[in-house]
Amino acid sequence: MDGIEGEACECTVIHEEAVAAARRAMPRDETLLELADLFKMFADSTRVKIISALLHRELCVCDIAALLSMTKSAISHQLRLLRQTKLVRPRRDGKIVYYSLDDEHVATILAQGLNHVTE
Amino acid sequence: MDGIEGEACECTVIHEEAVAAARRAMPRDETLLELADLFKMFADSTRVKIISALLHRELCVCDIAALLSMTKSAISHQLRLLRQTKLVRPRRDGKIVYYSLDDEHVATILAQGLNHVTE
DNA sequence: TGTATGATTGAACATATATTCAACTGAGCG
DNA sequence: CGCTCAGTTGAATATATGTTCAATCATACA
Repeated sequence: MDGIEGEACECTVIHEEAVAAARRAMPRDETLLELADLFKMFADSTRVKIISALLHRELCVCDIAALLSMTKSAISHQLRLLRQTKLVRPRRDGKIVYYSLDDEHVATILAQGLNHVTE
Repeated sequence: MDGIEGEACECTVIHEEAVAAARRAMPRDETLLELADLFKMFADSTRVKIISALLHRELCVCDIAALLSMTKSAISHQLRLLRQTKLVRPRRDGKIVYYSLDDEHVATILAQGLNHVTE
């Protein structure tokens, strides 16, 4: 009686039970959106390098730019995204802004990915 | 004497030691590229939903399409990406192709992300 | 106050990527 | 064979995203 909500698939669904079970087990849609947004921060090589560089110690924007051979502007744009997602945290000392990882989970997530890549 | 290779930053590098140390500690560039590519697979809501749906049991393309209210074509395109990255694995049974997670790390990475989002 | 420098920002541009649409493949079945 | 249906694929389109460039902000210092 129920049918599959939001019918956008013209095919005969083969396993309604499995689909219903999967739907029940899945996190809320909003949660999965946030999850994708989180992983987006790790999905760019520049940002991954920044995060990787900040694993051990804080660095200023100039340092990161020199390390990655990129302009301060490009780095700053990426740092803004990482800041907005609460992955890095700025600390101002005079003219210099130091960045460090804001969350212990960040290192964990990166490590899990590295573990998979270099398995 | 060394200087920062690939000078693209016009600023005076403040902490050469820190930069040098960070460079030594960082994984190879190629590894970080692969890492970003891996996270890219988790960085789209459709793919995250697919992975999330496959956590508990295998599903056919039709099932996933119905579950997400999307066309088979769109799902198939995403499954191709997930296949190429070795995150899901197809199993053909007659006309139907069932997909399941190909790697135990996939669930771990997703869980870590969820842990951070729903903290 | 005026200058210099680290850092940020907005707009523009180039590129990457997700979905749609139509054509096609492959397997089952009459 | 000829038909049907699950699934795939390529081209096209729309959108998202990363970097550049120029302008600006913020702080130190003469």
